[in-house]
Amino acid sequence: MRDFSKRLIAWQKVHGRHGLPWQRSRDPYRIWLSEVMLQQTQVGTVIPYYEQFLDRFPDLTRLARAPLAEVLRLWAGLGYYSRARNLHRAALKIVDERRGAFPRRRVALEELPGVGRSTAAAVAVFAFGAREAILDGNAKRVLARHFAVEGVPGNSAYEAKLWSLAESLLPARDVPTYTQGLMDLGTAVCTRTSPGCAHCPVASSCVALKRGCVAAFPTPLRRKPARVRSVAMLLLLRGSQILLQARPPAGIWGGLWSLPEMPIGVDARAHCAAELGCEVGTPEALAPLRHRFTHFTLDIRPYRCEVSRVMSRTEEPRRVWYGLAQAEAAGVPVPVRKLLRGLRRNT
DNA sequence: AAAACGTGGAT
DNA sequence: TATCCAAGTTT
Repeated sequence: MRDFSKRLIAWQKVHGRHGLPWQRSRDPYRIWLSEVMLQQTQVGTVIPYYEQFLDRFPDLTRLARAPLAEVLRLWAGLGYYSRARNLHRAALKIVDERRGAFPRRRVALEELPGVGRSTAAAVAVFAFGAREAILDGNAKRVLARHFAVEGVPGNSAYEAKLWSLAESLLPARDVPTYTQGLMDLGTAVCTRTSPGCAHCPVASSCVALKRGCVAAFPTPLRRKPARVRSVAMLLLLRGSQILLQARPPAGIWGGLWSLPEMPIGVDARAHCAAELGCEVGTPEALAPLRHRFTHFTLDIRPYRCEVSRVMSRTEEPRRVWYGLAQAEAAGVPVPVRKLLRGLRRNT
């Protein structure tokens, strides 16, 4: 099936994307950063984050030297924050254990936290010209259709079949162009809904198209109905300042600044006194906020409380009073940013 | 193997 | 508005 890669490479040269920010460089640091940001995230969403991140951390050393909180601040809003935590850990690892020498081989790249097989392959290909196969969502969809690979995403036999196909299709040369072509074809032509088979460079050999069942690939993922979790969030105001609470280092929004939380039904004044060391006036219930994650829905009940007295000086390094603008810029999850913005508009 | 992990684009 | 899921990895 040499024709597949040949036609894809020719198509990529003419119709593929060539001006993306991370395509201007072969700096492994920049390629790596882009690949991590692009995990489960669309190109258009990534670009502004990518530019700002590189402005702040132009190279590996600057990233490794920075405090994690600063890295998370630049990542805030992009989601999947373990990516930022792992990125920072990996930078430290490369600087400390390899004297700053970036791993070049796919298997060595896979040793970095947050770098799996596909990301390692992409970095090896784009930064070092290696001959390795990626298997991202685009590649999976293109290959599943073209070769009519039956199976359920996530099933290990199915994934193994696709990996094996991806390996076997690799051309002898022009691997970077081929790899980019696979992703660009998936993004622009072999799309999830209404694929443009009429403009596809490999349509003549596409098994699904021949069988008239392109839309059947890949099998849609069956998701369980999203659980709903409710939580109260406290907007404690002391003059123009608001109390932020750091999230635990792992789990949802791990390491980000957020608002103090409280189970639904608990008395806010009692909670503030007992847990936060603050005496507050009558709590004002604000409009609830529904935030949908992939795996659950968070029902947020915000309460605005004016602090009349700070009672205890409990040493709590994970809490801080910030001005509203400063708080928004500190690196908070999206729904918290919305609450802070709403508060700023009304004060 | 299955679930956790965010947010926004597309339809 | 509701649903699916995107340049996946980790546990």
